[in-house]
Amino acid sequence: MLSRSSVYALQASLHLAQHPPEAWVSAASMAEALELPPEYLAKVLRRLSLEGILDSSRGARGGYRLRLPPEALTVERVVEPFEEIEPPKVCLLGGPCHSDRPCTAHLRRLEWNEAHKRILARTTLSDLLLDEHAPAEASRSALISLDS
Amino acid sequence: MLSRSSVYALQASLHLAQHPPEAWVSAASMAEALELPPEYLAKVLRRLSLEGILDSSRGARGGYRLRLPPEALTVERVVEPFEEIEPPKVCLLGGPCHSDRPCTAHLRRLEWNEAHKRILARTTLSDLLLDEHAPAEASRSALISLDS
DNA sequence: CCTAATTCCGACATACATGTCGGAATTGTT
DNA sequence: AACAATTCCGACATGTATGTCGGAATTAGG
Repeated sequence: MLSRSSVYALQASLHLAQHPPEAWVSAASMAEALELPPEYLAKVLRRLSLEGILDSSRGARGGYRLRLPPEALTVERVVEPFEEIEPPKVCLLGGPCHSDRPCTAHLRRLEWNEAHKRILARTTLSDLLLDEHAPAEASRSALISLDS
Repeated sequence: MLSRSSVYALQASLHLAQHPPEAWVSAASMAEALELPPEYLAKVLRRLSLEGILDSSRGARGGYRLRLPPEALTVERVVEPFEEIEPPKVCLLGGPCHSDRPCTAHLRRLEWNEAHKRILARTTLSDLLLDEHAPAEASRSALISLDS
């Protein structure tokens, strides 16, 4: 499950993706439009800016905008500053199980994380903004292509 | 990402799965073997017992054991008491997007959760206890079969 | 019957994510 | 030059997951 900060980051990025590429959008107006806590969203936006995902402009008429076009920005990239990156080190079993020779339980756990990451890495912001009631095929292919 | 409580629950369940089906194993000995905080693990075990996943026996020589054999117990079942169940209600976009007519972003988000749940629902404890260095094929098939 | 081992239960402590606040620094507009 | 809008920054408040503690209830074994 994505953290709340991650979801806020996604919502804000999608909001920006629906604006002209050059336009600056203020944190306050985004919080208003998305009905999110303004101060907290501001924190999230600042973080995204530091990570190089957003550009920021201070002063009047300033705000934020995407640094890359929505087709080039994956969900993983938007979300990763707010998620734990470190893969689990300890084995699910008690025994001595090192990363070079992982047990089955260990392997499966890494796979769960990888699978999840891969879904997010394959989805761009523009994917999420496709016309509503899009064909259900899209989802199937996304899932099937997990293992490549 | 699974919560820490979920991982503890998995570790304990796998530990129990490696014991004879009738044997009682105390919380203290599990904490010792798995090197987990004993009092907190006790809480997790009590919860699993309340959920009907473990049987418990009070008093001397008591402890916990699996209520079902490892082949019949999925990871999802073990983990679900410690994870948020409610699917996300609000849409990632600001607009009016109801569950009966979800937008693409909404759909995809539900799919991510479903995909993750499905992986955990298809994996049993005995799957995780297969011989180490098992063939890598297993993982491929597990991922491919996500969408059925 | 007594004792030791154990689950059970609730209260409290700590860490971290989330949320709020007040102000400093910057910049377009007048 | 003054003003207003904005990002930036750090401090604080709150909530929830995690961790710790002390004891009550139960039960096997002597």
